[in-house]
Amino acid sequence: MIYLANEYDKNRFVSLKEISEKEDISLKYLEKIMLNFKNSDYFISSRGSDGGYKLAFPPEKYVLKDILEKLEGDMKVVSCLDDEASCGKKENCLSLTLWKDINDLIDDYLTKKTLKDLIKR
Amino acid sequence: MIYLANEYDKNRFVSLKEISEKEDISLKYLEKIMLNFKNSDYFISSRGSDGGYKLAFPPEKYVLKDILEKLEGDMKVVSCLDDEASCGKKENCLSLTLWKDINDLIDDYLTKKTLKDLIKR
DNA sequence: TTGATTTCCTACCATTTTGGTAGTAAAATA
DNA sequence: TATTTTACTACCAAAATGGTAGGAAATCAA
Repeated sequence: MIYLANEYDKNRFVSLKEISEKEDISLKYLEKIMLNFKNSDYFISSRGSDGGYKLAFPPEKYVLKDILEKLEGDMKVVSCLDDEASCGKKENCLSLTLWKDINDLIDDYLTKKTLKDLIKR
Repeated sequence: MIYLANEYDKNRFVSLKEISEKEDISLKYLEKIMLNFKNSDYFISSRGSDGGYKLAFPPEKYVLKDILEKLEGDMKVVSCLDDEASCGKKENCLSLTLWKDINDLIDDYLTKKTLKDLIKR
C-alpha cells in the first residue's frame, strides 16, 4: 500500500508483478494479501495487460488502524480484551488493566496516522 | 508474581501448589514459568513442606519491562528492530518508523510501571 | 530415619499461527 | 486468439504457543 501511495499522483494502475519485482515479495503472496481487502473500497483494480491496482482515495484518507483491521481482523494485544472472549477470571484479573492500557496506546497511535505519514517526502 | 506481590507483607513462602489452586493454573505450567527466572534474583525459594517462593524485594522494585524481558527475552514488536536481525531492505523501509514508534510507546509504558501498580489497593 | 512436600530440571508433544506455494478460473486487452 | 493480470481455492512446512510427563534433589515434620 505504501508503494501504491507513492504512485498515487501518477494515477496509473500498478501491477502486483511490478511491486513483486521492486519490493522482492513473491507475486503469489501479494495476491493473497490483496484478498484481505476484498470487502473494502480501498482499491480500484483492472485486469488484463497494463492492469493492476491503484488507491481509490488519496493516501491521507487511509487510517492505519483501519488498514490493519481489514488485514488482521479486530486486533487486541490480548484476546480477553475482546468482549466475546473470556477466561472466567476476567472480573478479578489484576493484569487486565495493564493490557488494556497498552492496547489503548497502540490504538490511539494507529488512529492518528495515515498512509500519507508513511510515504516518501 | 502478582499473587506473590499481594502476599509480600506477610513475609511467608507461598507454594506453587497454592497459586495453582487459587488461580486455576496447572502446577506443572507454573513450575515451567518459574524456570525462566532461574538467572534472576527476583525470588527467594525454599523446598520441602511449608516451602515455596517469596519476592526478594518489595513490589515497587519490579519494573514490568524487566520482568517481561526475563520471561520472553528481548521483546520488539517486529524482529527487524533488533540490531542483529535484518531483512536487507531495512535502509529504505518506509514502515520501519511506524513499528519503532509503537515499540517505543510500549517500552516507555512498561518502564514506568512496576508490580506495585498491579496489586490490590 | 522415613515419608511427605516442594522446588528444580529435562524431555516431549499437540495445536495454532505464520508465512507462505500451487493451480486454476475469469476478465480484459492487444 | 494469445497474453496479461486479477480473483479465488486448496494446500503445506516451520515455528511459536502453551502446555504435559517424569523424575531428582532438597528440606522439613513426625
